[in-house]
Formats: sequence, structure tokens, C-alpha cells
Amino acid sequence: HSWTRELVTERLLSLHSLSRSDILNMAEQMTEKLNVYNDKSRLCLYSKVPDHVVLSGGPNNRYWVLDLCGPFYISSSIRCMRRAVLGDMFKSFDGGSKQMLNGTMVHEVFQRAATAKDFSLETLSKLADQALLNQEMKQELHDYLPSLEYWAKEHLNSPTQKAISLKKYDSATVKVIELADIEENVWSPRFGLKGKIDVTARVQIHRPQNGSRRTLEEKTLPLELKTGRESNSIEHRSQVILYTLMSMERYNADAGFLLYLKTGNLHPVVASHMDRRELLKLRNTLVHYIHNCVEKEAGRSRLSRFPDILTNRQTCQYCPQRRNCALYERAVNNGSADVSEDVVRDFLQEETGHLIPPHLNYFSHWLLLCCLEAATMEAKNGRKRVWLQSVEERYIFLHRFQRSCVASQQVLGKSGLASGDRIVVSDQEGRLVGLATGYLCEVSRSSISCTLDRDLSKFSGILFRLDSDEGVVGLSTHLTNLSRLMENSQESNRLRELVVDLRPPEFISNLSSVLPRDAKDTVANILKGLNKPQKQAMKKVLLSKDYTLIVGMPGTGKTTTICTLVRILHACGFSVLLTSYTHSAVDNILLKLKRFRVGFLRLGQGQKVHPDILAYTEESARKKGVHTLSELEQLYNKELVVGTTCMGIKHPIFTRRRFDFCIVDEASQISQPICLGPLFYAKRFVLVGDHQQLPPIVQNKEARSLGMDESLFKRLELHSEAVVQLNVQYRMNRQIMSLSNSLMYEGRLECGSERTASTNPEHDLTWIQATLLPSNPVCFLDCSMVPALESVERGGVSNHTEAALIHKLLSLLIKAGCKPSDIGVIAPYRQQLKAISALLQSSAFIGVEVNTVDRYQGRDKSLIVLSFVKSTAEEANLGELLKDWRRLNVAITRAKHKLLMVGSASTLHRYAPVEKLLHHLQQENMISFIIRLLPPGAHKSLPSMDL
DNA sequence: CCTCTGCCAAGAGGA
Repeated sequence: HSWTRELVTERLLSLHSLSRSDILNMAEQMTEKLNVYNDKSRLCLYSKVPDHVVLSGGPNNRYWVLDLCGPFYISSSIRCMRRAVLGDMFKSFDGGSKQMLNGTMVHEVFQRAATAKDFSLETLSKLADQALLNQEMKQELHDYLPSLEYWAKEHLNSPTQKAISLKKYDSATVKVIELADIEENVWSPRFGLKGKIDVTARVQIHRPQNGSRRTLEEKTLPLELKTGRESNSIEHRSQVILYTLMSMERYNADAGFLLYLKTGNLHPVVASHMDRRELLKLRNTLVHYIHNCVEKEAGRSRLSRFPDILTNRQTCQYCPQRRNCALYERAVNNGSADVSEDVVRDFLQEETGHLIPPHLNYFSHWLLLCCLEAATMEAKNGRKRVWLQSVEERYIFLHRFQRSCVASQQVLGKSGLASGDRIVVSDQEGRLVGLATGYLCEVSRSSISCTLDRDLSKFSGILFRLDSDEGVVGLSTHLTNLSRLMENSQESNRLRELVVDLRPPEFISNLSSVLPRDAKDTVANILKGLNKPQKQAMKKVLLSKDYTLIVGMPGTGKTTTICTLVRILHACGFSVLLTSYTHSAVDNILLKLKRFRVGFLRLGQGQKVHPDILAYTEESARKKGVHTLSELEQLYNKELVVGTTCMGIKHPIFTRRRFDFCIVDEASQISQPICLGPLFYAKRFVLVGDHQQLPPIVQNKEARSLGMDESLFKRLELHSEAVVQLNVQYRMNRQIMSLSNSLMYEGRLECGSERTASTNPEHDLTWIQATLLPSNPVCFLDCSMVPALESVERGGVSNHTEAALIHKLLSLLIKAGCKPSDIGVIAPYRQQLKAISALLQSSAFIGVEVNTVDRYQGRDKSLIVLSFVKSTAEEANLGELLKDWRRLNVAITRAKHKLLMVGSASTLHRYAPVEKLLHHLQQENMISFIIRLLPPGAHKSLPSMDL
């Protein structure tokens, strides 16, 4: 309130993109406002800046907005704001138009020619011929080449080149002297824009001065290529203005070019201050809608109102967001739009007429859940930390890039990055944010190598920083699948019936109609190795017309079952789409399948695929030589079995191929919208999972409470006729299994053989004796009396006494002959893993695997040591993790022969699931007290003690 | 309160 007009003006002057008159104007307005606030005693508006808000000066300045003044209007003429908002949420899943493909190819040829610095017709033709296109598209591409050559001759660094005049400089003329870069990636935190610039060009500006003297200036400006009609439209020009804004910090660009490749004509685009302002206002409005897509009312979230529907038949007719626009209107706004407008009524009917209220509810419900979750994800690991956190807070790398795009670096700090991580490369000062993105290949103490999407060798002498790039995916695949489920098409209508309306699945009654005569023997042979419930599962799948659910309790041979299922389907001549959420789960099955010499195609990035499966990937097949369209088609169609992750369905193969069956492994861990994805491409599906194990992870609490962690597997389970339970397990011995049976499965879990039930490896006895522990396969070590208290740190909860105890136990076990690779250590909290790993640095412990419960799902070890961590006298702060029955169930079912649990029973009693477990353990006399195993007073020096 | 995996991308053009 003590701000004077002068002070305001001075502050505003630091915003150097504003003109002086603008600033004086704003200063006037603001001082007026301030006076108003003073008058009305509305100073409460100037409340303290919240802690989570990061303010900064400099190029990436950030302010806390107190209030907005002035009328809030935008020029809606540029395009439909509603379409822009929808476009950010829903990406299209069709392959795009012919023109788009052509555009992509012409760009490609241009950029390759620019790299080779050769625009001769001969080179251009050679480049064009490398494309895998059909005759028609190839011809279309070739039609562009003469104008490409013409452009280069006219404008690109030749003695005869014409100069174009730029209006802004009056009679100034401009010549392109060099194409400096292609596909430059720019993130501009300052303007809140990001994009890829087709071409950055070095230009010469000749400017007359004082009559005859001319000045010569060199600049780097963005060049935008267009293959469509030479419209020089406001959209095209706006795009160039945005690119100019983005390159401002890097190159001081103040203009850009539109290059129409159909004709070879070059149009300069010089933006006025007002143009830029209007565009940024549009940008801000768009972000406003995207950012505030959820609003809170009375403590409950709901989807916000979107910008109104344009009622322009011309624009709406070809809009790619027609369906989503209509869906949002009907499902979220309950059709409150002015339906008297013919245009609106027509397309609402066209796009959503086939849907009934439950469908619309499903859509709006999941849309809300996804928006909530996306907001939490963005807040947690959004990209903003790339420019908001100072380098001191991050890890620093000295970076030397080589031309091969493989970079080597010297690590100054300790790296939190692992091989395979996605990364963003920027410079240290925050001037070149998002220079490149890529993946880490190798991480060692002193160097990091990575493959980047761009060649950064020209930036030599710059100190780079690398940030891991996690939260980029967002939930656009979820929303796209959701939107597709509402489509009026055969596949979508059928899936909607099953998933939304929950129509009971149907089965045929007789195997003979599905089983080809000549496959009978083979199938019978394959079935031989299976147990009863597994055989039942095979039969159910073959008889299904819609879907089958296979419940795979812990250790019941899920992978074997799926592998066998694929072999049978393959033998019958059925095509199978094999998917799961994770790469490792897909490869797990494929590794087994490979042994039975069943052929398959593995889709997905080579870097994420198991090395032994690499030979089956598209990547490696193409390396061996795919030179024609028909060869590519053959590659895509050759195998009956195709394996990929649920997210991999964007692959072009799915524009054509359909499958007889889709199998989804880990289905109980996949959220509904993602699980739906692959199901669009198959006549029938099989979901394999166990809803008594971990559900999909949902970070947003409200979304979780509204049911976002309900998998499709769980939703469909109510149709018990579709469910087969695999309850014969081959992992745990009898006592270990009994824990899970009493906790979750009510005795349904059985041992597959006497050998499984009673195994205790021979070396057991020695190492158990060495630890003074009871030789029982299950033992809970109660630390309540030690006491072993938890500590809450920034990274989470840990328990150093438990960690020390586990370290001692492992030392003794390994000394007594237990193989480190047979030992697994599990804790629910990451921070505890760090504490334990820190103690296991000596070479004796190499091979011991320390991981979270979540990461151990689907795996096992001979001996498992489980650290419960939580131990506190305080009533509050129990945390969510141990309250989940499913997480505990996973934790106690990983051990084959011996399960050692370490925890404080007095605290753990407060968690209902652990309490039930403790009750069982007590009854079975499986609890020991650590205090009894120790000499008196020894716990006080536990970390250094000799047990 | 601390569990986690996906995805190459931002733009290809139409009216």
C-alpha cells in the first residue's frame, strides 16, 4: 500500500518487453487500483505469498498475481478456444490425413537437404526416393521438389539471390545466408511456450542509413515450412510470431519467415507489439482453461465449464474435436447449450445420439478422475522444476557432446539418474531450456552417455545440466481411450456394452467348434503340463465369446499359464495381442514363449526391451532391411503373436491389424482407461491378475477415493462366470502360505506338491542356527521393546535400528553360507531402502536385492527379510501404505523358504491388516522378541554390536 | 505423505 506511482513505474520498466507508453498506462491503472484498495480497506487481497510459490527475477521471472484489472477479452476470431482446450486433453488416434503425411515427408526431405547443404534436384530426388511410400504419395512428394530447388536458388546464399524487403525496417532487405539448424527445440518458460522450429536461418539485413550509407546486420531468425496452400493466413503468421517470441532469448530474433514449399515463396512475418500481446493473451486464456479444468465446490471437485461452443457450421464441420466437444457438452454440462441453434443440435445428436446416460456418466466420471490425477502428477513431477529449481538443488554434470550424438560427462555431484531414464538437457543459466531430450545409456561415477534427439556438438564450451524427465506423459492416453470408448463404431459399441453396461459375458458350449481338428493333438500335448485350475482356464478362454478373467494368486504360475495359453491359441491359428502395463512383464512371457519356438513380433523401444527379446523387435527386423512398403507390411503381418505394452497401441500396426484374442497381464494393476486401449483391437480378451495384490497407483487422494484405483479386472469380476482362479501355488512352503491364507484368501490357496509345501533348503539349518533365530520358516522379530523408533526425513520414513538389525542378520546369514542372490530385503518405504542399502555397501552383500513391496510384486526369493519401518508412540501419522491389505499380502508372499519380518508390534497393531497378521503369528507362535535374543543392554549399541 | 509405470515428439494440413 505504500507503493508510489514512481515505484510502480520502475517495477514495470524491468519488464523489458513492454513499451514505455504501455508502462505509463499500466502504472496509472495500478496506482488507481491501489488507491481503491486503500479506500475500501481491501488490503487482505495482498496476502502473503504462499510457501509453495517460487518467485524469481531474471529472464524466467515469476510473479505472484494479486489481482487482475481491466476487461478480460480475447480475439476469438483466430480460432475456437474450445477446440484448443480439447485438443490439449484429447489427442487423436487415427493416422491422420494424406495431406499430413505428405507434409511430414516434404519437411523431412527439406531438412535432410538443409543438413547436406545441397538443394539440387538430383539430391532432392534421391532423398525423396528413400521414403517408404506408395506410388501415389511418392508422386505427390516428387511434385514438390522443383519448388524446393527454386527456393534455394532464389533465396539461399547464391550470388544471384533476391533480397526480400522487410516492412518493419522500411527499405531494409534481407538475405538468407545459412540454414543454421533444423527442428530446434525451444522451451520458453518466460512466455510459457514450447515448440520445435522447422529451420533456424542466419540472415543478413541491409539497412539504408543517412542517405547512401548502408549498415549490415546479421541475425538468426525462425523459418516455418508449410506444404499446404499459400494462405499466409493469420494462423500461419501467428505460429511464426510465437516462434519469434521463443527465439528471442536465444537469438534476439525480431521477425520470422513463412516458406511455402508448394511454390517456393518466402513471406516475412514481422509482429507488432500488439500482435504479440494478443497472442500471449490467447495463450494465457488457453492455459487458464487447461489449468482450471477442475473446480472445487463444497469440498468436492467437478469439471469446469469450457469455453462456449462456436456455432459456426463451417468451422465445426471439419473440427477434429467434434466428438469430444459434444461429449463434454452432454456429459459434463448436461446439455445446457443453446440447442435452439440448428448447428449445435445436429452435431450433438450425430456425435452422442447413440449414448445413454450411464455411458455419459462413465465418461464424465473418468474424465474428472484423470484431470485430478493429472494435476497431482504435474504438481509432483512436472517440468517446471527444470527451470525453477536452481542448479544447486539438482545434480550438475559437465558435458562434452560428440557429433555422433553420444555424450560423455563428468559427474560432479552424485547422480540420481539411471540408465534408461528420459532426460532433458538445458544449459546451466536457464537461457537454453530444453535444448534436447533423450535417454541415458550408461551411468558411471564419472561419466554419463546418452542418446539425444539433437546434435549438440555446436554448443561446445557450455556447462550443461541434465534433468530427468518423468512427468511428461500426462494422462492423454487415458483420455483418448475414454473418448474412443464413446465413439459410434462397432468396436466401441461392443466394448461399451461390456465395460460400462456390464453386459454378462457369453460363452459357447462346445470346444469342438473352436478347436481345429488338426490342432487337437498338439493342444492336448501342451495341456499335459498344467494343473487342474490352469487347464480350466485354457478351456474357459477357448469357449469365451467376450472375455475371461484369470485370477492368479501368488506363486500359482501366472506366467506359465499365459505362455501356455498363447501356445494353444497359436496352435489353433488364432492371432494374439499380448500386452501388459510394463515392458518387463511383457518380456517375461515372451522369454518363456521363445523357448517353445513360438514366433512373435515385439513392438516398443529397443532400450526398454529385454536383451534376449531384442531380436524380435521391429527395430532389429528393420535393421536387417526393410526397403519397400510391402516388406514393411509383411513384417507387420507375419506373426500371429504380437507383444507390446498397453501404451504401445499408438503404433501404426494398429491402424490395420485386428486380433482374435488380447491377453492383458498384470491387469489388476492397470487403470481402466489404459487397460481399454488394446481391447479395441481384439474380438475377445483375457485379463490376468489378482485384485488381492496391488491396485493401480493413484496419486491424487480424491481421485482414489472416487474409485480411480479400480482396475477393469476388478470391475468385471462381478461376473463370476467369467472368472477362473489359479489357486495351486508352487512358491511358498506351507507356513509362509498360511499367512496369506489367513490374511486374504480364506484358505483357498493350496500347495502344488508336498515338495513345495515342506521345502527348507539343506543349508537352512546352519544359517538359522548362526542367527540364534528359531528355525521356523516364518519369524516375526518384535522390536517394540528395543525400542526401534522410526525417523521421518524429507525423503520419507525410515528406521535406522531396523536397518542395523537387518544388516547384522544378513552378515550372519551370508557368513554361514547363504547365497546373497537368494536374499531379498523388502520395505514399504524408499527412504528405508536407502538406509539399508547404505549399510550393505561391502562386497559381501553384492547380489542381495533391496526393493519396495511394490517393485517385488510378481517376483520371489528363497529368503525374504521384511522391514515394517513404522514405529512411533504418536497417535497420528500412520501413513497410507501399511493400511492396504493388498500391499501386505504382496509383501508376505515373496518368500519361498523363509520369511523374516522385523517390526514393532506395538505400533503395527494399529494397522488393521498387520494386526490380523500379528494375531495369526501369535497363535502359531511365530513371534520372537529381539530383546530376548540380545545380551542385556545390547540394543543401545545395536548398530555396532556383534549380535 | 512419500508406493509407481507408461510415452519420441510438436506439428503434419484442411476450411
